[in-house]
Amino acid sequence: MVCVSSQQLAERVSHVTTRLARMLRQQDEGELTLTFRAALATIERRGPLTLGDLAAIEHMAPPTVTKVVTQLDERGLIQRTIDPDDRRVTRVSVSPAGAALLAADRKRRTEWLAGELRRLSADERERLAAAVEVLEGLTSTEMQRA
Amino acid sequence: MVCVSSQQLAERVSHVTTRLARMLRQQDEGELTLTFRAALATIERRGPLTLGDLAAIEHMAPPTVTKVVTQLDERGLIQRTIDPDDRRVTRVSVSPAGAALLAADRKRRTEWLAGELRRLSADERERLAAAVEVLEGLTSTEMQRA
DNA sequence: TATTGTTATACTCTATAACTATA
DNA sequence: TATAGTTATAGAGTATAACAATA
Repeated sequence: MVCVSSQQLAERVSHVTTRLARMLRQQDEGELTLTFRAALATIERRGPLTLGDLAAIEHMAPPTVTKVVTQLDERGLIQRTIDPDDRRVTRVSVSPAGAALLAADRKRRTEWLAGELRRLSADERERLAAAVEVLEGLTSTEMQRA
Repeated sequence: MVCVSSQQLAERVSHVTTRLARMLRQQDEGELTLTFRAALATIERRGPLTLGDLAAIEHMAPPTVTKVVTQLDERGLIQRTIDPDDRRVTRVSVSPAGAALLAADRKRRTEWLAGELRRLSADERERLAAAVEVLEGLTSTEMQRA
């Protein structure tokens, strides 16, 4: 195995991430954009979450979270509740409609990428899966595991 | 090793890519944004390129390429030449200033991610490097190799 | 008529600064 | 005064549609 410089690896990760994100947005045929889907998936998996929690997990600025959550709410995909003990705090969780959409969208959404992945060898897929775990760790926060 | 479904893997790749791209843009301290840096790096590595070539390699729509190239040119980072045999065609290559900026920017730019990667084990870095190659293949086009 | 690239336009994603409501 | 979230605003990134220039 080649000796991997963190510097060079970082550049390649950065470049391929930029390009892949662009391609994923282009291919996007689902009901939800990448950003909304990521937020909703996190709310489903980790909810109920305060908006601050969601901001920390997804590494979004608070106003971005406000916007995303407002739109998800308008579409009936989440439920919002105000904490009775601290009325500044809002918690969100996925609604039945949101869970249904997420499930339905799952197929359509990743159709292109899943198709590409199917053309890889099993070995390549495993390498990718191993690396995805590394990246997931990198994009995690302490808060997230709490 | 776990059996990896392409469907599930695609979802995880998609989510982590979205989030990582957001984080990279936030951390971005360099002179060039992610998009400009990716385009300039490709021009350096593969140039001279026609704008159509660049569009194909980076999976950008033609108007996006026009905008990026115009700005890179205004900053003196690339050279543009019109093909004398077919005056519709423009070719771009990196200028000395562009190459210099790319080299200088390289450090600053990926500082955050490189730092994170340094905290990984050598094994994790190698897994990541292996996967980056897979992803690079996925985001390549036939044209690119020609 | 087909191809290369550009212009006009608009939408998504995202942030920073200033604010409101609550504690 | 400090914190959770919102509003106002702006900029980056990107695409589609219509166009111009050249072949």
